[in-house]
Amino acid sequence: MAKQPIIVVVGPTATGKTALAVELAKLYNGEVISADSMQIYKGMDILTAKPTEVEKQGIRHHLMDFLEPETDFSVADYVKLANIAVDDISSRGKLPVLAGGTGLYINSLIDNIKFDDTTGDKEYRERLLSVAKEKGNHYLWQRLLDVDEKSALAVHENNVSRVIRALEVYEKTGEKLSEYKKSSRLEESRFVPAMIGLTFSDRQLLYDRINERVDTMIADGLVNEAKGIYCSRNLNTAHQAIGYKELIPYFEGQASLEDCIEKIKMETRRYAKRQLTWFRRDKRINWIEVDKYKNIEEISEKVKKYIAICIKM
RNA sequence: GCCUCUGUAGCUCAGUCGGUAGAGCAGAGGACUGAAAAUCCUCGUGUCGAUGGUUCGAUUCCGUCCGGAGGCA
Repeated sequence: MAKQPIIVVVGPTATGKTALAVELAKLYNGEVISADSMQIYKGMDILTAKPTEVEKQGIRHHLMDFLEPETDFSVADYVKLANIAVDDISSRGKLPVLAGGTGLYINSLIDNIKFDDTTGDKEYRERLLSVAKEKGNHYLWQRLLDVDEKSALAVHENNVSRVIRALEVYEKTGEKLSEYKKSSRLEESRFVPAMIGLTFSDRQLLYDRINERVDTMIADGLVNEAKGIYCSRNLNTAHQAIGYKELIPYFEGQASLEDCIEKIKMETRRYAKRQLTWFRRDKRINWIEVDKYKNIEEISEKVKKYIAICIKM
């Protein structure tokens, strides 16, 4: 069976991935699949910089704006749904354009990582978390060392959530996480990806852009949007969103709005840095420094040549 | 004008009873398979405000000057 071509637009936040994805979808008769762990949720529109109907320009977007913020979500869920979306798009003779900033989701999908049907056990995790609090991180890590040495050596003892996850895998399946990882990569990927990475030639330019964008979000009503979520609460995955959690001290009278906005900017900059670290190691990515182009048309013109090399239409 | 305090890393500040200095934050680099906008690891040279003096040696002590804060007039 022929492999599935897919255009993939990655990069740190605030570089214009959304706009380029729409542009490319228009060019190639495509539909966009969002690869963003926060845009999956309904509401949180300003917070996650979701494209408006105007910005979507009639292009259909998948895996965006479909889950209640109270719902838990994970990579495994994402890969399952994204594969379904790909099949759906391709069955209608269209090209999938994957775009987003959640590196783990993107790589898991295009590298065809296999996940089994077990789900995360919240109670178990909380129990182990309190063990770590009582007896120390090292104690918990030692427990992992006893059952799965390889995984233990691959993770730092202070990275408690990773230690817990590895223990959870062993507990639930009887299999070591290190073994499980190996077997999850056995099947060859079904995709031929054309990967485009958006970035700036200078880190400061990226940071300036981020700071500006946060100011715009505030002007657009971010505080009210966050307050709405804050009042309804019961968030799980969604409570991690930058721009929401930094405003909580303000809602609770612990900090000034100004300080919280600065915090949002800082956390967004750090997030962008982590995204760069993640994507930089993927040598398949063709990087575009967006500040060197006048507009989106120039960028897509440039990118077309690269796509032609990767994907034969 | 006088008195007191103060000037050390991008920021907030320690410190050196005289042998050229260190924390937190910021920042940089990295890891990453079911919470990933999460989680975690590593990384600290800077005319110690300027200038003169004492000294083998001054960021440290003394003088002068410049900047900042407060008090008295």
